[in-house]
Amino acid sequence: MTLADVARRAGVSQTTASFVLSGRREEMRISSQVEARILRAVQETGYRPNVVSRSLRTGSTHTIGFVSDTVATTPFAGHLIWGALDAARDHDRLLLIAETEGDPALETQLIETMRDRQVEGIVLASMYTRWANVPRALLGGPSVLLNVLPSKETLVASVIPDEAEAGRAAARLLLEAGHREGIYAVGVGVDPVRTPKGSVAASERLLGIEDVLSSAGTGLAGGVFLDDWQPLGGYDATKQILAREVPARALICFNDRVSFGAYQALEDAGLKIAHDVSVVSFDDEPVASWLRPGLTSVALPHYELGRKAIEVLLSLDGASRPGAVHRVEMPVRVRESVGRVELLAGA
Amino acid sequence: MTLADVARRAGVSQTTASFVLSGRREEMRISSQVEARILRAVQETGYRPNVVSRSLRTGSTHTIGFVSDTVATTPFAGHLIWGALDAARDHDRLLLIAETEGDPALETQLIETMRDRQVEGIVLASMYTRWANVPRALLGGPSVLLNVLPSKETLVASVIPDEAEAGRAAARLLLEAGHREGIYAVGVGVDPVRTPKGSVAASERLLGIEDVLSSAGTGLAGGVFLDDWQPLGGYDATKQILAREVPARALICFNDRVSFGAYQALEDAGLKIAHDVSVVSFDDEPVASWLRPGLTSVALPHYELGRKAIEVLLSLDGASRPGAVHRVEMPVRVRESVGRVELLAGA
DNA sequence: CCCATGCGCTAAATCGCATTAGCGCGTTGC
DNA sequence: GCAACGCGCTAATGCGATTTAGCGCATGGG
Repeated sequence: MTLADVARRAGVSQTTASFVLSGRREEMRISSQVEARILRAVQETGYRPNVVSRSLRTGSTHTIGFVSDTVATTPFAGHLIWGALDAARDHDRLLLIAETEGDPALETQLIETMRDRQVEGIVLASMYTRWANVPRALLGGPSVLLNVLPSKETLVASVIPDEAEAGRAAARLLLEAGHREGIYAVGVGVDPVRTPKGSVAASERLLGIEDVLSSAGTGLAGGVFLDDWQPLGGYDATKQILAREVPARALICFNDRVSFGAYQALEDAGLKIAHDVSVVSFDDEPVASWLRPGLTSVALPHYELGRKAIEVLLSLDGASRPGAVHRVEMPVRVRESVGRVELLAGA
Repeated sequence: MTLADVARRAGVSQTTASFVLSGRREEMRISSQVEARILRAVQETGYRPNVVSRSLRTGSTHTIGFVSDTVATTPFAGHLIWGALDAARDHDRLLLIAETEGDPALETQLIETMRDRQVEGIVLASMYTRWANVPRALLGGPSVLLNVLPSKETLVASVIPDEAEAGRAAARLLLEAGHREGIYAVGVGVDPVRTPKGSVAASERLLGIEDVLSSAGTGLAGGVFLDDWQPLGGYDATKQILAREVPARALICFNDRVSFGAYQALEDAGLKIAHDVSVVSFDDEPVASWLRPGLTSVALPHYELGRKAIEVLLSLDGASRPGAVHRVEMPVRVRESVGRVELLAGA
């Protein structure tokens, strides 16, 4: 069933049918009788337009390429896709998705494949925030980096979570609860600073934390570097911290998995979370709400990041300055893992 | 840059250029000199074929539609997409993805939109296994159901996890450890049977469990129905079970979140997991490996399910019987939450 | 010497739609 | 009464590739 079939059945030219179906009837002064005939023909034939053909003619596919390193590793990174999907639908676009598995050659190939398919633009996404060079292939057309911070100056815009502000928020939570001493970082080293390689989250969060703490005339009592932020590491690190000279009164765990391990270590040590030691965390994975007491965590705004990337991409023709870095706010999810110091045991 | 440009530059016809670039040189007896000229022209111009145009002509887009209810809720359901993406790439296809958010009208609309884009086929996926009617729109072309079991007879093939066998596996784990009495289900009611509405997992797992237990001359001591399988529910349910007459020696938790709550309840009661009470679970979410002792869980094979769906879709022209239900094995991940009965306290 | 054959390549049609240019007819103006 | 104009619609072209049909030339056979 093609437009020609419909036109023939309605006894009009293809042109007329096209005008009617694309809503240009009035503009083209097609009579309502003719319109009715065409619409009836559409009904009867069950005609559906061939979008491939339309795309070839108009030069617009209404499709956006979404190339990510991996959808698999971080569970709720799927929300990145979710947000992108939603924003795309709001603008009547569909997403063509592919995964590079971290392979640069594959990345280039996939970007080119997508351009060959005449996508309107490409979102190059990482599932965790990291620094990276902008692949040359990306420069061949409109594109946006998602969760990727370009290592060098570039014209490609990027969308990332506001990690520094998140760090400040976490530190403020502790200050407001009266914490001043015995605040430890779990996941990054302090003095000398040591953060997992390539992790924007680690260094920016730490910067934000120290910014706020030093403004309040205090600072971190210490920290334990972890290469990989998993529960076991959090457990071991917390054990270490509990053996330090300055007694731990608050832990800033650099993600929820680390917090999970920290909870186990604190429980093993017979310490009551929030009562003896406060814990703040980052990411707000589901497990944060499962723990008892509920873990206060600064959330990664995956959904919003995904949305934003699409919106920046689609408005590249003006609003957004080329090369702009858009930072998306990380909301604080307050639960019960931070206790007020005056109420703390031994205060 | 079009094929015409390349041809002009090489001093040949578009036809010849097309033959060379599509690897039909020998067949069409194009001389190697001409081939060289064309290849050089391609190099010099940086020509890339316009896939939209090619699709219009050949009628094949090399694109598969992936329509899911939601990528968001279950974290590792992203692995469904991962598997599908991988399988698609193996067959040189790209995936067009969209999400219905459970809205049937949107579902129909998205399926039609994808057909309009001439996708080769559509995978209709649910992020958790459920029964559903096959939407009429899906019948308009090749399609496969993923994680969806058709309520009525249909010609559409489906791919789902083998939940009944998973239930059998879970029960066997307990039997092999010597468990016979005090085996409780956490998540579904027993006597009378009561399972969350629409959940294939619940009823098939239970069927498998009872099958194996009754073959061994025993059965479930009881069960607690939960509408939603979350940690809090698991916690409450386990408390209830611990108050029952027959002492609990083993819990079959219907997913890992429920297990998480069960762990908390068992710890609260001063019971040692594996030593006093064994726990087996389903899904194998990441948290299963974070818990201590590690939670033995029968895994949802998300990646494999995604792969299989694409493979079934692409071989619909023969291999797979129409309407076939493909059940994918759920692998057992043995950790430390099941203890041998002779070693159990009080045995 | 002429026809048949094969070689190496090209002209032109086609896919389904959007769009520009313009056609035929009736009405109006002077 | 004829030009000018507006109305309602259509013919024809192009998007960029693939593919069918066939062209002109050289060669070989009889």
